[in-house]
Amino acid sequence: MAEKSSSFNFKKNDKNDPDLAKELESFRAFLKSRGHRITRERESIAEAVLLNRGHFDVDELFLHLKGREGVSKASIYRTIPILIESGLLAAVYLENGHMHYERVYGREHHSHLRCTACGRIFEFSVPQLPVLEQEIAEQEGFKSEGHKFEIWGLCSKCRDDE
Amino acid sequence: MAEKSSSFNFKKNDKNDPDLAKELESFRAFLKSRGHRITRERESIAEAVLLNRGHFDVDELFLHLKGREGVSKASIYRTIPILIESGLLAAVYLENGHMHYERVYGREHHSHLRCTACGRIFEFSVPQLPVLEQEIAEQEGFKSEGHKFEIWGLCSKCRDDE
DNA sequence: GTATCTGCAAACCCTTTGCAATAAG
DNA sequence: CTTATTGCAAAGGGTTTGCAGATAC
Repeated sequence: MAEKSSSFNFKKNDKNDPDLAKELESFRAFLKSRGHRITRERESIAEAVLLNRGHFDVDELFLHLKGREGVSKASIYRTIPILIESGLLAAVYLENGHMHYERVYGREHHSHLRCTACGRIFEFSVPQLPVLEQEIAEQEGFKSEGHKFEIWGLCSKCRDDE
Repeated sequence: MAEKSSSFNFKKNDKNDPDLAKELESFRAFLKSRGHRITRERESIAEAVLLNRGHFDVDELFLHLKGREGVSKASIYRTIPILIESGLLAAVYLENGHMHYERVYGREHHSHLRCTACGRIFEFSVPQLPVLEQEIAEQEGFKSEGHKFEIWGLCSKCRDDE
């Protein structure tokens, strides 16, 4: 419940990152391919998402973009589904009553540990999970599209504070 | 988005189930232990939850209880956290924008397969998951309290309909 | 009798949407 | 020019809350 604006963590001055440029370019291509227009707002949002590390919600994104050339929440809400379709963003439902998102890095998959006391999120990955996903899906006749694994409990810090 | 009232599935005339009586009794004990009062509303809600199979949301619970001696949504919302604390109920966040719940049966753990086309939920269990949960938590210094594993994709039926 | 609990309705919060103005192609 | 997109503000939908009356103990 603590940090509101600080939870939007940027890579430091990485605006010239060649990777960023490439990803933005492919986002533009995606927009075109869907018949969507390339607007300043969509680019701002995509850039913010691409430069972000960690999880964030709409409010944090909104506050982050607030500067001189802000973007309305309506536009953020309207752009998020596009970003998700484009594969740049994923919704991660972190049980706090509303949606949280995170950037998708390539195909690498990770899961979350959530501290029930302080709310912080930690990440980990288990290589077996995608395999397990496939196995179970197959067993049940599913064509699987994804999975989510989350663990909650007390983080090492909050554990001590008790 | 189909069945609204039908998704609340009861065990057939199981109101005399000795297990039910026992569980209700332990819920009453729980209420007392917390200094809460035993009210008709709380008993109705607990009974409905105990007799239910599968997942449901507040609206379904509300509609189910609607009969002669209904319970207001406010009371349902106020009782749910108590039921969760008592260990009878668990929140299962099934990505439909709002909360869904299910009864907790003993300590047995199961996970969900969700069809992204028809929305139906299937269950499965993987004995290794609780072990994995412990291992990962330990690695990260967590004292784990629970986990959730969910897979989504196309169920066998929707797969054919494509 | 007193404090808790209930139902109602209003308040809240996140998200979506209608609409007129703006900007992309 | 034409049509998609934007921002605003209002509407939505689930959940929470203040309050007066009802009820458990």
